[in-house]
Amino acid sequence: MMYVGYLLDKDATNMYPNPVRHPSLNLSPQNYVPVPPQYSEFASYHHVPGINSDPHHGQPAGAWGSPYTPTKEDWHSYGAGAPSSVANPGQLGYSPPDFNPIQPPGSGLLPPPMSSSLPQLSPNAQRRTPYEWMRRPVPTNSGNGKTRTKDKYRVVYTDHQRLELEKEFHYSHYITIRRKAELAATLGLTERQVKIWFQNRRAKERKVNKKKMQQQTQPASTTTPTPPAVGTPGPIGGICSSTTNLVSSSPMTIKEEFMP
DNA sequence: TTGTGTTTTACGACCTCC
DNA sequence: GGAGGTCGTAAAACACAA
Repeated sequence: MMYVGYLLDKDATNMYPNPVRHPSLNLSPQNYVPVPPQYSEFASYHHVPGINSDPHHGQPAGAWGSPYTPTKEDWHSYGAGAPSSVANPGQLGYSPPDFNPIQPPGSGLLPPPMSSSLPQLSPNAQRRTPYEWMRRPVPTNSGNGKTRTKDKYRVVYTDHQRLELEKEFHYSHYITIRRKAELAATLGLTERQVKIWFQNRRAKERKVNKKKMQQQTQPASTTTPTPPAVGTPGPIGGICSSTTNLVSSSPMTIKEEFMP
C-alpha cells in the first residue's frame, strides 16, 4: 500500500529506529547486525560493504542530488526503439568497473570478501555468470508493439544486486521511497525495478510462509518424528510467526512492526 | 541432451490511501 | 488521480533427474 511507504517515508527515523541501521548497505562486516532469528533464511547473508550511500553516514538527504529516476519509457527493456546498446537498461546502469569479476580483488567498491564469498552466498553464481546480459544479443527488431512474448523481456539481476536487495528486504520488507531511490541508484536499477522486486519478494515470502504453515498444520506423517508444536518458534516457526505477521496480513500489521 | 519442475523478472487488474 | 499494495500470470532463466 502506498500509505505504508508514505508513512514510513514521512519519518525515516521511524523507519529505521534502530541505530545500527543500516546493516545492508554500509556497515562493515563486523558492524553488521546478526540476522534476527525470524529471518533465519538469511542467516547466510554476510554484509558486504560495497555501497556507500548510507544516509546515516553523514550524507544528507539531498546529497545524491540526481537520483536515477528514469521514467517508465526510459527503461523498458523490451520497449520499442530502445537503443541497441541499451539491451538492458537496468543492468547497464550498473557500473561494470565496480563489479567486474575480472577485476582483481580489492579494487573497486567491492572488497575481497565480496568476491571470495559470493559463490557461497549465491550457489547460482558458480553456474551463472552475472554478466549474461552483456552477452545477450540485442534485439534487432525495433518495431513498435513488442510484447514480452516476442522478445526477451526480463533481465537477470546480478548476484550483487540480489544480495543488496535481499539485505534490504531482510531489514525491512517494505522499502521507503528514499531507500528505494538510493538502492536504485546504487545498484543501477530503476526505482520501478526495486519496487517490483520488493513486491515479488514479498509474494515469495508469503508463498513460502503459506507452504510452511500448511506443512505445520498437516498431521504429522509417519516419517516426521515430532513436528514443532504450534506456536513454537522453531527454525520454521520462527520465520512464520514473524514474517507472517509482517507480510501475509494487512499493511496495518506491517506498520506495527515499525512502531517505536 | 532433453524434458520437466522451480525460480526469477515483469506486467496488468484491481484495491486502498492521501 | 497518482502511487504503491496484493494477486495472478507470462515467460525467461535455472536446476536437475532421466
